[in-house]
Amino acid sequence: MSGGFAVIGRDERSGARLGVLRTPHGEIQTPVYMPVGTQATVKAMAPNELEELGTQILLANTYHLHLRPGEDIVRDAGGLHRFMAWNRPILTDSGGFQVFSLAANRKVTDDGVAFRSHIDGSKLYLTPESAIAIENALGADVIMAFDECSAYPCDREQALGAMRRTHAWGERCKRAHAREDQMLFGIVQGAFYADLRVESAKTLADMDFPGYGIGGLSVGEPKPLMYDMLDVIQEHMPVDKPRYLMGVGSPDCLVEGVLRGVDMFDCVLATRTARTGTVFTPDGTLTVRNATFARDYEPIDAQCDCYACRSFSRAYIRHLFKAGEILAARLATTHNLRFLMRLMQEMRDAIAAGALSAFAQDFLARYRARTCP
RNA sequence: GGAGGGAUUCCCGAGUGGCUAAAGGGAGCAGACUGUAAAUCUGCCGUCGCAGACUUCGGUGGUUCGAAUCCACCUCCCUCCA
Repeated sequence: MSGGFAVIGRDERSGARLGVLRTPHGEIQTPVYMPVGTQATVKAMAPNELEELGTQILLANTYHLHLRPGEDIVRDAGGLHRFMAWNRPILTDSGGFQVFSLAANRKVTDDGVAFRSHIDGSKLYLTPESAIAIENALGADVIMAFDECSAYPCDREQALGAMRRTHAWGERCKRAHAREDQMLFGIVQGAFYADLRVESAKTLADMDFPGYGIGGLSVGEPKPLMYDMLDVIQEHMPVDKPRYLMGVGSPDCLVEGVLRGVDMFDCVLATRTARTGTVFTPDGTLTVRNATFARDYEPIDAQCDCYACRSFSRAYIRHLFKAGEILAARLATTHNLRFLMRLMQEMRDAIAAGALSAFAQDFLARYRARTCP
């Protein structure tokens, strides 16, 4: 049995749900935020630290791990969990996002995608079948179908083509999938065309996947447009299956997503911006590397219980950034991830307590007021 | 005492008559970052400003239509010889 999903609570005033996703490596309480460890590592963090932060599940990436070190090495190491010493659940993305992010180096056909390796320029051909074979070899608990993530803006013809390929590829992924202990999620596309989004959600629902990714969002569009798309598809998504909003993870977007019935999120924003000197606070983002904090001896976020906030001042962390010290990236990443873990926990608690609306309203008002210097 | 070499915008450092407010680094300041080609990338970086103007290349004085660049003297620094 590959596990399953159960909705255990609902918010009456929004689409928010409380759920549990069971996997061979343990249960995941949803809504959940998943840190991204593209190359089988969350940059700057060791697995024991991720555990301390309350990380329930991590992401890894098919395209990147195929190129380096190669799925055979991971499989022979005993699978991804053992290879990276992470015993909790893992989800692998299929390479569909690289169709978007590495658009300059690839060519899409109905059969698959021909990439030029970003590392050495060598050829790499990904199809639904080969992507699934790689994901089967890697051995994550949840694997994503190979899709075509379209860009923004995107004309209707392109959006339609990407959506139809994604649907056809979803079927092929199902047929190719060879492991009972991995859940294969389909992915909704349709760019920013409401009717295409609805069509995609319905088509995917009919294919009966154990879970659904919502892809092609947060690719540069205004946030309200992304929220519109979530609103549009909400009633067409299977109620009893997890919904995973792919690539979304700013604090405000997490709240807006949960309100619209999203159960899972992943995002590099927390870890990437941390490494470049930006941290989350309840009052908006704060560029801790900036000169204003040179003599600020307060923690990044006085309410935060993470190691960085319990131990160090903004002045010290700014100093580490200015000095180019590795610890800067580690501490900022620690904080940003913990901030999102706590936010998700608070939302789960609020849903359970029937108080999500108030929580969301308060959080968003304060976060968007951006009173941080 | 003698012989050489050198002083450039915060720092290092190019530049030897006009195309130079002055290459390139660094530092500094700011911005961006949403299924990670990212410990990355972009912009600003003499002063005031829209154009444009003004003040800069150790100091003073010259040569020249024009000088960071040529000449004289001065100041300071470095190397070598006594």
